[in-house]
Amino acid sequence: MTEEPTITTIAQRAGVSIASVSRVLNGLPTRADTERRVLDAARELGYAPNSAARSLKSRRSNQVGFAIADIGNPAYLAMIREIQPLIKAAGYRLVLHSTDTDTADEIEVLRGLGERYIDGLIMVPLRMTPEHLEMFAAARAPIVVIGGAPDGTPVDNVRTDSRTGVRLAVEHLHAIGRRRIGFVNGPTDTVPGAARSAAYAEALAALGLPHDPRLAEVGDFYRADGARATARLLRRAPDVDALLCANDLIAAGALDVLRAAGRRVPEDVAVAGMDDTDLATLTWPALTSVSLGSAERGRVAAELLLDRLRGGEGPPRVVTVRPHLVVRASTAGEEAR
Amino acid sequence: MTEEPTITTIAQRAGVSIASVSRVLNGLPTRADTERRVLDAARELGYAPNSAARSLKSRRSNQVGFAIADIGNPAYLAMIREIQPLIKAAGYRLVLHSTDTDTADEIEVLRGLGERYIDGLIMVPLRMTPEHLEMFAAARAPIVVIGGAPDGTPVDNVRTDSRTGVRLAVEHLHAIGRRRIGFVNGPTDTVPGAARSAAYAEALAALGLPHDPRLAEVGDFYRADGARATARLLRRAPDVDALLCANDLIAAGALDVLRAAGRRVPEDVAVAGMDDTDLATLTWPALTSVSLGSAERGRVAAELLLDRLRGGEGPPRVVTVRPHLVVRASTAGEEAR
DNA sequence: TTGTACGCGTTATCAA
DNA sequence: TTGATAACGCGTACAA
Repeated sequence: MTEEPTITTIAQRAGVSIASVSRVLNGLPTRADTERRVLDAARELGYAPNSAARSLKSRRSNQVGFAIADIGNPAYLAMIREIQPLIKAAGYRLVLHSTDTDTADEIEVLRGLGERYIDGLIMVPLRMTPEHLEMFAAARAPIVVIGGAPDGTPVDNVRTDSRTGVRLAVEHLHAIGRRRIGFVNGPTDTVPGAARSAAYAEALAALGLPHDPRLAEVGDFYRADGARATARLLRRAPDVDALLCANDLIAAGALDVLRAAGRRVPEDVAVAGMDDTDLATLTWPALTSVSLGSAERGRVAAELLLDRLRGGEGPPRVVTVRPHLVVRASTAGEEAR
Repeated sequence: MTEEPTITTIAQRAGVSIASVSRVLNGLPTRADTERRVLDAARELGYAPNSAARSLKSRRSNQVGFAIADIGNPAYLAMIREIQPLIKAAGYRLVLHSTDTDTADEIEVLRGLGERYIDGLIMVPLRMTPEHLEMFAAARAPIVVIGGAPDGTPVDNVRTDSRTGVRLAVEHLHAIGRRRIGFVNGPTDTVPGAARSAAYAEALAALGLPHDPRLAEVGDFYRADGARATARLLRRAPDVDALLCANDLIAAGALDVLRAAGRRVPEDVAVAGMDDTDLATLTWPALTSVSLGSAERGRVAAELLLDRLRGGEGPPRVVTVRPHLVVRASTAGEEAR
């Protein structure tokens, strides 16, 4: 009981060979008598197959990795909630990598693929460096990237159309009569930050609104940063009458600052977030937010990866999830509750 | 490049034995010339050590498990945020198990310890069955349980004093003049549910308040359940003037219902939650909440486990984290903002 | 139907 | 300093 039982232990106890033990445990045809004795011995010893030995032999780890910058971000959380059960139902364990917005860390995870401790990887890279692309090309296990990857990247890719997402929000703010529409973004050297920044400028232009640089601020993707960036923006452009925030956390920070500054939401300043996370229905007023289909992207990513793990062949696939705007009180007044 | 490089591949390429390769890669003293050739070959081949083979030999997986009922619960999330970096810094990977409030699933995770794919486990059991205790006793790897475990349970245990926590909240509500203090709990057959239920009754008694069964409701630990339970409670006891909720999610649901019912918070009904999660500062009014030190419990659990993994001996340890009340606007009016 | 023996990729022991 | 070789625990040809 104190020593870890192996098939050898069982074989001795049952008086058979290890081959018979292995056969019984793997459900291969065996004489009923032998089977009984093996199963009894296994149960009595509390046997569990050693996963390292099994992996070494089978060349499969039965593990899947999920790499994100920060577990605290509710958008990633929505993904995990979809991914975890799918992965588990398929017989895999989930190894969670939090890379701390650190590109080197992400590369490290990719390098880890070579150690074969995971059979596949879902990754949400914050930045996309040449090194990423190299590692993708050299990877010896299937990878699914969530987020915009350059065309031709040799991995399955689940993206959203954040350009359309931003446009939907800006058009909505314009439609409710706002003309001084500010934008509080995350770092513009990140994949989502860059995309949203460009989309904002484009949307303004399409509506014939001037692109006033005072209306655009950059912070990090967190609440406190959003608050600070909003405060700066308010100082520089006091006449702002609407704020689009690059995610819901930033929007929460914006609400904090606006409230402290005595600006009413949405009457004085309408506020919209992005990602449509759980946060959006917790704030007051509830937050209008662009859904980028986080949950769906997670689900699709898991499905794509599982397909590859089942042997699915073919060229890299790109799935684009359509964004949609969820209007709530922060841009629509009481009646929208 | 297409075949997975092993030390054998390297040995051939460098013209040395696999023993030398292993020595070089493990930093054992080697002649400079040999070392160079091995390292060059390894780099050129893109070698990465096979973790299964390594685990088989070393009897260590370099992985740690974290098992919780639901990743969506922000209290667990606070734990992961502490655990992940500590585990990672110590050279371990984190395997995430979401057990879906399913006891059988939890047992399955414990059984998995025998497969040796994790070197240790941190678990937050929702219920504590005899089977749990059996598995704990038989476990061949260190386990840390977060949450109340019976005395004598042969695992390290990080608990909180939810009895004191509930008392702090009830006393606070009493101190601000409330006398009809309701309680919206989670399932009473769970560890936290049972503890909080008993503590609530006890706290009322200590204050000389009658225990009116109409004031206690039970739902599940989620927002929608909290809302439904609160609605039932309001119907049965319309004169309730304060609500203690067993966690912040439930409290968020309570706020939803109270607002819809036209009850002002805190003027008509004061509301307090438990766990003091991120939610508490997002709601309006901001939520008074009993901090049960989720982050700290996660941190301590990780430290205890890592100590065991480093060979730390000794009897099971019990660490109790002190709760404290964080007063916000939902029980204190505007001035508390 | 069962047992022997080999290999998966590493580490570690023992001679040379 | 180096090389041959034996484990680690399991699955599976192949032979009996």
